[in-house]
Amino acid sequence: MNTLNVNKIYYGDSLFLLADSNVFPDDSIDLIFTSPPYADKRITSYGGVHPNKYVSWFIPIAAHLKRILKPRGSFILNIKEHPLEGERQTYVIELILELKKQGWLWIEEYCWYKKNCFPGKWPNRFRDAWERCLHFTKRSDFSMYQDAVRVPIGDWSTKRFKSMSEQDYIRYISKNNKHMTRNVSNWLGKKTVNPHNVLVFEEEHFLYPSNVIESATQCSNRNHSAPFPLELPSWFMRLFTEENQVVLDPFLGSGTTAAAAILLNRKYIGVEIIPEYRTQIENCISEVESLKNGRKHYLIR
Amino acid sequence: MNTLNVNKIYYGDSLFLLADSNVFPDDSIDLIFTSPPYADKRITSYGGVHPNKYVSWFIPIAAHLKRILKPRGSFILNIKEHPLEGERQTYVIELILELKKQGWLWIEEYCWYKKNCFPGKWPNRFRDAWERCLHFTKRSDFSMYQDAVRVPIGDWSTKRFKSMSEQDYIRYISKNNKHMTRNVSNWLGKKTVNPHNVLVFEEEHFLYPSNVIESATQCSNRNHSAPFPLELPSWFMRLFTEENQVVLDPFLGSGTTAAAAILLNRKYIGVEIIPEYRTQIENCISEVESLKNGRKHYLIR
DNA sequence: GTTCCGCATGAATCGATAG
DNA sequence: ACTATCGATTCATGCGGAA
Repeated sequence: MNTLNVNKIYYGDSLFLLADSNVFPDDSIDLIFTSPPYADKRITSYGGVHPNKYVSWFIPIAAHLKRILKPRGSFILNIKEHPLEGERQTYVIELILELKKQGWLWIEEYCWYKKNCFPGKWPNRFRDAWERCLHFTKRSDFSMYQDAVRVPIGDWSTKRFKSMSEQDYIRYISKNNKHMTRNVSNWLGKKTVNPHNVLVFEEEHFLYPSNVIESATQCSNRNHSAPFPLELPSWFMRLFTEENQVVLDPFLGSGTTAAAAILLNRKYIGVEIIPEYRTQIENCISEVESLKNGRKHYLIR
Repeated sequence: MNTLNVNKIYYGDSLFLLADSNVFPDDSIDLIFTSPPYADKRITSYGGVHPNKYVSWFIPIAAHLKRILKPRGSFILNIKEHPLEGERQTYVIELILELKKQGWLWIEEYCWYKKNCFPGKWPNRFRDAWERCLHFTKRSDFSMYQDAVRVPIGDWSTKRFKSMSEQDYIRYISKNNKHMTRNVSNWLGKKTVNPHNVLVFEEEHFLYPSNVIESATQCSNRNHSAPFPLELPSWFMRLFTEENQVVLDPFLGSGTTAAAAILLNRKYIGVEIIPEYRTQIENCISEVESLKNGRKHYLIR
């Protein structure tokens, strides 16, 4: 029977693994979130793909993704083209056009604004502080759970104390920023507004208690070329899936997408081609799972 | 003689006006900053261009721009594609590819993060809170004056007001603007920050003293619909030009680019096709000029 | 002189309705 | 069927007036 095995990591090439309709049946995935390896002029031994071949490398994989994604599901592609010889490369915007030719709808381009981006100084450009989160779907009536990502009204930094009770304020100050044990439902119940398409994760401990965040960022930062914080996949999971639905990351890397799915009570499926990541992924998942099951924690939804 | 007339507005079609090499000599413009009319499904009578024809409409104009831009000059294109039938349109990314074919170098894509974007709620998308500022050049060794945008308000206060005491300055501002006292004291304590490629104009009164900015925003915001604030062209003018250099806006609109050039001691040239804007533009320019010439004021660079 | 509250409004988007 | 118009929805910000 074509049944989807969830909470499982496959080690191999997405191009071949996702082709197996016995393992990945049609219309079975609720959300695909991934941050694929960036194009790189250097040798392709470490998962890098040559810029000139990036589109032709990605499109056959995207065909599989389109097959296995549910009709109302979403595909989020987190990517940013690097500069090459002083210019921004064009493979990402070419990929958008090709994905549309493949039948995908290009719904939106979210901007992930990384306020504390990698430092650096060059004569012809500033630091790159944002990445694209491209949203593709199969149908225009895709599923979207907007209420799950509503944010407190107005400027968070200036107004949150106003909406907090006196007791919460005192408790917050006394904690000295290191432990946000205050229950998030305190401010969640206050007036909230819809977000917009620029994602800024001001507070590192926005969604999760500090112990979860610390071990998750630790396991996602080590030895990985393109780490992203837990908040990024979490935000899209809350927006495009409900609990117990299935999230796929065909380029899992160090396992951040799986960790986010666990913490949000979603099912995960990951594919990773580089075998050296295996230990990292397994450590990350077991650590997050034990944290989730063993200790008191606060989660939104 | 092929001499460039500066501080002049031309009323007509950029496609034809910019073709005249007697009026616009080769290699004569230091910076082109513009926010062209967005593609619109509606009738093209009011400056709108059909999405399907946007690229073919823009490219011939861009050829003129490439001719008249100085070799080390920059071309900043502020644009954002609207949704159409639930999808983001692709004419902007197609335009990037075509401009590269025309010989432009696509150096960077700056993200202008508009915190106060237009409200709204829809089942398939959130509010659009960012626009693209695409940076094109003719050569990879273009001019860039990074120090001009790296100098924050802290240096501003010490350099420009060393003869004035802090209290004198606060008193001066307070005399002209009853709401500004608190903000000014906040600026004086600010540290320097390194710029990156996401533009956020948090402080409305960052560049100009309160009297200038108030009238300028009046000119560009109150009476007409302001496509962008003064800060946006100002930022790129400081980054890519020096004083007395020439800035061209081939789609001037209500005149914001010209106003910014005046306030920053740059020369402006504007082209606007819609004659109804003439009065607005002339009022805006004369108002800003009289403010600059008639009163004591303080400007960065 | 300062803070707070109320109100107007702006490069918007979707879906329904009318022609 | 296709196009044009209209109503409902939504929020950060600046401004004026009042306490």
